Amino acid sequence: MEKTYEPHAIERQWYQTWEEKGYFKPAGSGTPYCMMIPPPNVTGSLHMGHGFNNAVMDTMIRYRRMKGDSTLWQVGTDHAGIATQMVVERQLAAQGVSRHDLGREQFLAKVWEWKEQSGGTITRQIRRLGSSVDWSRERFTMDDGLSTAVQEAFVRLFDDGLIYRGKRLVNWDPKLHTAISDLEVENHDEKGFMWNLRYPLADGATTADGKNYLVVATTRPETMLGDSAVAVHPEDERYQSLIGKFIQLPLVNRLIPIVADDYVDREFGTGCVKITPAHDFNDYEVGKRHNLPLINVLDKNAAILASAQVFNIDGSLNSSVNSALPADFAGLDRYEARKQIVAALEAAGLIEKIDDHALKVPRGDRSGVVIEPWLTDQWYVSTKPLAEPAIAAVEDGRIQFVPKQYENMYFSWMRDIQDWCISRQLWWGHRIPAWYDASGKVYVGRNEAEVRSKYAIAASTPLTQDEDVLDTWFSSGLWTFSTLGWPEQTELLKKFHPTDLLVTGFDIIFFWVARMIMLTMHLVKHEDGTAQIPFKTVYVHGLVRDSQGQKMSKSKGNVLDPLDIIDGIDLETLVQKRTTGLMQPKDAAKIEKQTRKEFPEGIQAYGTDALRFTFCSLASTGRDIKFDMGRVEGYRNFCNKIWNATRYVLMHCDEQDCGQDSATDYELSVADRWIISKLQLAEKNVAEYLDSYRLDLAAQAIYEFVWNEYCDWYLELSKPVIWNTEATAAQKKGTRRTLIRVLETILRLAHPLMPFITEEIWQKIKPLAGASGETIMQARYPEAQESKIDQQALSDVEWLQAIILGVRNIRGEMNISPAKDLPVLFKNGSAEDQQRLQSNQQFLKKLASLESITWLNASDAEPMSATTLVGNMEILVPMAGLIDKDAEIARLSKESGKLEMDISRTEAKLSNAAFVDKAPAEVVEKERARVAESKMAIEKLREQILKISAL
RNA sequence: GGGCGGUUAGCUCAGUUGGUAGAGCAAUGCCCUUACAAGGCAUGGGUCACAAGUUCGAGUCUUGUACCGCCCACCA
Repeated sequence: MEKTYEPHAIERQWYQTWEEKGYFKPAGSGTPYCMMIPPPNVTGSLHMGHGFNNAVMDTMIRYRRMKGDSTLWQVGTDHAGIATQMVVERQLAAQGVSRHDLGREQFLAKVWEWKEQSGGTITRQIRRLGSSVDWSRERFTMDDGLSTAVQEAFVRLFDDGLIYRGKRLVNWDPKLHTAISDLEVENHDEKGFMWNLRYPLADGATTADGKNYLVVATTRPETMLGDSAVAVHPEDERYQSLIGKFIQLPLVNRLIPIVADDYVDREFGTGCVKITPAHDFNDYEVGKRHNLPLINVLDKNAAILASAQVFNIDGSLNSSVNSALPADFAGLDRYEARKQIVAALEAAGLIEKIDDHALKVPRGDRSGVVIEPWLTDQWYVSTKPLAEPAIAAVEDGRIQFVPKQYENMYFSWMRDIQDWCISRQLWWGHRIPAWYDASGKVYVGRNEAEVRSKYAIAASTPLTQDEDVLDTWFSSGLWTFSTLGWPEQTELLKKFHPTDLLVTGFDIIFFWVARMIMLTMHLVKHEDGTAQIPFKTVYVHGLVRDSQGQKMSKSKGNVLDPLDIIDGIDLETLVQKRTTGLMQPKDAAKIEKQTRKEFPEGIQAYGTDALRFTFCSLASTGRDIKFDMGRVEGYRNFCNKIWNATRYVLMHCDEQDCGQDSATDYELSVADRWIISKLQLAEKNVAEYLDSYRLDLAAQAIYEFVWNEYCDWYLELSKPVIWNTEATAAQKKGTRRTLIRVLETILRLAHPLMPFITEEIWQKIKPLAGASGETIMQARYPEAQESKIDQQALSDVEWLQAIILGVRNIRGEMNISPAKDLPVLFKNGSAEDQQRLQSNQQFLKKLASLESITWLNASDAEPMSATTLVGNMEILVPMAGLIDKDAEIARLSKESGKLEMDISRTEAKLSNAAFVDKAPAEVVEKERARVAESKMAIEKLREQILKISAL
């Protein structure tokens, strides 16, 4: 084996082998266990979030697979409607072409082309992460099977009255020209203004204080063109007499009523609110209550129309309202219109004042432009009836969130859920299976032929299919069962659905998790007709942030590519990568500077295993994680440690008899029995942590066992046996057997977290360890056996460690070269100490670098020594005039100082009658024993201090 | 406005049913000792954000405060 662990040399071929041999496919007759990958955007590329998500999922699926479950990790990609369409449109725009220039069919061909071209990137990257997904079952949300499922779901929901079409106010994205759902709107604080406008009263009416106008406040003055009322609070005394009277709407010169509605907050502003039902969600509600017309003054670009489109509340056209708009503003963009309308009002003396005002501005999460509430015809899912069972499933624990606190988030959203707008005015996506006749009547069916037969429509009657496509999340919502063949009752569906575990970020709980639960429970039933849930457990993880805690984003230039951590990247390439394709090219200089500062040497190649282990170790309770390159380096070193431990083990075991399974001709040392005992404890802990989704603790337990117990202690303790010319063949065989078998178990224990290095080494050592099988992936996961825990060995080695630590401490503090073997004396030990000393000489000598061990009787004279205590036994390191008096006194004083502190604290406790009375007897007893022990020790230290001082 | 989470060693984080605070990294000292310098051995470092309460005993339970972060919400 190479002297140093080289991830590249070992990661390349294993994945290919695993995939080719079909190890990722469900196998065996074990308990079915299924996970669904959150389908990444087909044209996307891997980011740290994927890396984290995949590390967690692959660890869980490999664990279950090794436990003997029949596992399926379903893989696939998402067509990501808006995102993908935007990318292709941007490419076309660079050539000066719009999608409308191409037409629907040609444009879609372009998108498919782009998908074919870039679609392999993310899947190749997922392979590099080592994810053991079943590629033979890879699906795409737009492939035939899934498209069928989408149609089927739509039709069934429609037939069940859970999908409807209606003219309503929606979140309209004026850049993308599509409706979007509430969730796709981000509300952030921005600075703006509050315009206070004077609205003249009609018919000579006046306010209580004699004014002939009302003052209304607005952050969006341009919408005044669509006002259809002014509202006041019904109990507001100031305006009682005006309710039912009219306003002469400025610029438009339309009469609008003054209505009373308790939506109005009397305390805010003047207590008068302009009502624009066609351009504000609240006003829409007020408008419904007062049967106000909806006056739509904007077109799909959010520019002012030449004449308003006036609708009744049900969306039907209303001709009783004057639809003329002031010609001056026709065609103006909403912000330009705002300026000009304000100017016009100003000129007319109708601006009372303009205040600075902070407000929430709704922006599209994709386009970034301000969303316009706009009146259009859209398709909706009626969510309330779907939410009810979906809430119940989490309440009664059929579905569990890990960590549990996310259930609150889920509940609060689900209990106040709004209908889901699922139609998008895009081309890339699942076309809505609805057809219209010439009169606009809508028919829903799986295809045109079905629609014709279902609704008895003659072949001669022309039907046109709805132009719109479905929200991407509608198809993602079917993911757990559409991928398994639904609506067919496939064997796979029966076997693996409901799935077991979903691993996902908290940011898509609403977008995806909640909708999957709702759609699945309505569409998929058990044989007895009860609803199926999509999954039993939802493991929710946080965002991966940079080392400063900042969200990673291209524009901040702090993005890390998981593959760059795996393969390494030099500084220049990294800088280039981070500074090209920026939205704001001026940020480049700053990003470059910051990158050069953080990665002066670029990034080393740490390998997949180190990266995965890092993700696992950071995967604590659902919080965001700050990604720290230092951790990766530490775990790369951990890989190296395993690598070198293997070299040591092979050095002594290769081509040697390491004891076959059936062999009995070997003898286990106390160290062998100790490490085997410790291994059982580690196995127990790791399994518990994996079962409770605490991958951080599992990673820590593995690290701790491998490095601190196996390498630091056991490998050292094996040397006195292996190297001892006097040791018997049985003893050597026992130690060889233990070395190799514990190592082999470590590999299986760690394999789910670090698949490559464990497979590589396992293949090398399996024959020696008595293991068989083609791959570690199919080896059994270690299970702790209580019977192998040897309490005597545990306490014996603990005792050994205490002595070795004591001597090393003296060596360190007294500045004695580690190369110098020391003669050591023992005194005041018990019979057990003496017996232990007798049988463990070889360990002590080797690990503490001792020249000799001498047992002193109480009466024996002792040479001047540095001393330390193990229990009551004194360990003396003779200093033969070399002793640094002050240093030794200082060392001993420090020791006794610690003890004194401890004694005074414990005694204080024991002198408290309440403690002695009320605390459990065993706790009190423990404290008493502690005091007694400390007192003995302190006494000895004092004697020693006196002795040294007297020199 | 409502809800959730966080505050523990210089940094990043653990801390299981309340019983004298742990890890990794960083720091310091000594070592290229025949698995590993991507290493070994040793050492230092914390009034667990603050306050009150419950308790014999609180990092851990209760209440409140401060600061940080996130989610949701209709104040024009």
